[in-house]
Amino acid sequence: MTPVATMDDVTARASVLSAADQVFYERGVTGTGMAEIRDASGVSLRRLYGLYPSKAELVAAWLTDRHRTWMAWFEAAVEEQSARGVEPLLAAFDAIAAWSRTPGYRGCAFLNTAAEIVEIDERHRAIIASHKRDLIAYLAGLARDSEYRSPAELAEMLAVLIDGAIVQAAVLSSIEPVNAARGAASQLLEAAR
Amino acid sequence: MTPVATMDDVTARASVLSAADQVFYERGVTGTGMAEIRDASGVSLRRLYGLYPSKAELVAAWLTDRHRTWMAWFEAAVEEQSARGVEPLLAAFDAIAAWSRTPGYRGCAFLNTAAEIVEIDERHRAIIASHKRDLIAYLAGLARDSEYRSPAELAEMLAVLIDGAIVQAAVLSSIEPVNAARGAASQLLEAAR
DNA sequence: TTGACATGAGAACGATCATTCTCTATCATG
DNA sequence: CATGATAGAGAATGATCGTTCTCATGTCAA
Repeated sequence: MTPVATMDDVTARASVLSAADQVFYERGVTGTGMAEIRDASGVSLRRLYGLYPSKAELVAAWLTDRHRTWMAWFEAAVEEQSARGVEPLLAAFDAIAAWSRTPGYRGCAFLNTAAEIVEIDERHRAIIASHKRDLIAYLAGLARDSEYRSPAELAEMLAVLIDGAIVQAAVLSSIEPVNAARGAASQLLEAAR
Repeated sequence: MTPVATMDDVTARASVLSAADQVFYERGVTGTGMAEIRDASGVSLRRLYGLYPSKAELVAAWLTDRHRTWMAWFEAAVEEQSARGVEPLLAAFDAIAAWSRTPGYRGCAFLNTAAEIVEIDERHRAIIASHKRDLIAYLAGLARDSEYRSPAELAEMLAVLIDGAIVQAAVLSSIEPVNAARGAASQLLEAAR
């Protein structure tokens, strides 16, 4: 029943999502065809459509997956710096700074996708919005842990700074916006201590 | 030599740019075809390609034009509020707030275009980057006029807040990020006075 | 009027894309 | 071995898009 020489579905899905993450982020969702996903994943078009019945479904699966992996990376980066004594809410900006320096950096996959897809699956927009809300919630948790005043409002401000830094770093190909954001965050934290 | 019953080139170009501004912003650059520009402008495809030899040229002309009109709108909005006694650098956030409430708001056309166009005309990227730099320069001018400390650094911080507010307001369909950005800006201004 | 030319409407072309279909080879099981 | 289900490779389909071409129309200069 299950073929032996070929990947099982779980492996195939993982391979497709990993390929999608590279190619969707690098070239955009509308800029990459299903054939490129096939080439990058080694999963045939036929199987691809067996696993995900349409490109929109694949995009939704990718966004969901990327939300998980990005948040995990971000939280790990924050915790690593915190362990070295850096204020956690400032460590967030160090994580963004490091990310923005990586080759192939193209800003936030969620914001890029939102900008690209106009006649959107409502599902896509919902995933993107909840990604942003989850990020704000995580920051609010950090603010509460560090016992800042008005942690919810503080988290919203820092989230705006983070997204602004992410997009400006991409458009200007510069780290300056991240540095500026970190400086601003530092002042806001001091005032809220 | 020049036909009478049809628009002259100047009028045709203005009509095309106005149509492009509506449709490119609303549906994205890659999401709108030249036929839609023709329908919205009343300029035939043939003439369209006579005026702009390719879609990429038209996009570049649109970005250049939008830079002019957006900056003019922004500066006028800031000055109007300033005339009523609002701190100019805070009035900037009021302008963004009002904009984000308009129907059809889709965030920053330049950031959206940068996210969309991956294999970009270097020209497009240059126009987008210079738009952001001009915005920062304008803010720095305001900061200098109001005699804040470190006006250049302050302007960079405020620009990050503005872009963060613009994109989050679009993705979350909410004014909250703009309010948060304005609150953060207010604190930064107070500290730099 | 005549001829040269620019124009608009829209067909045509060549490319790309999402999606489906065909054909053939493979493999587990009877 | 025979059978039947499944998979991969890639062609086919139908749509859309940027760009060019055709052709009939209307305009200007002489």
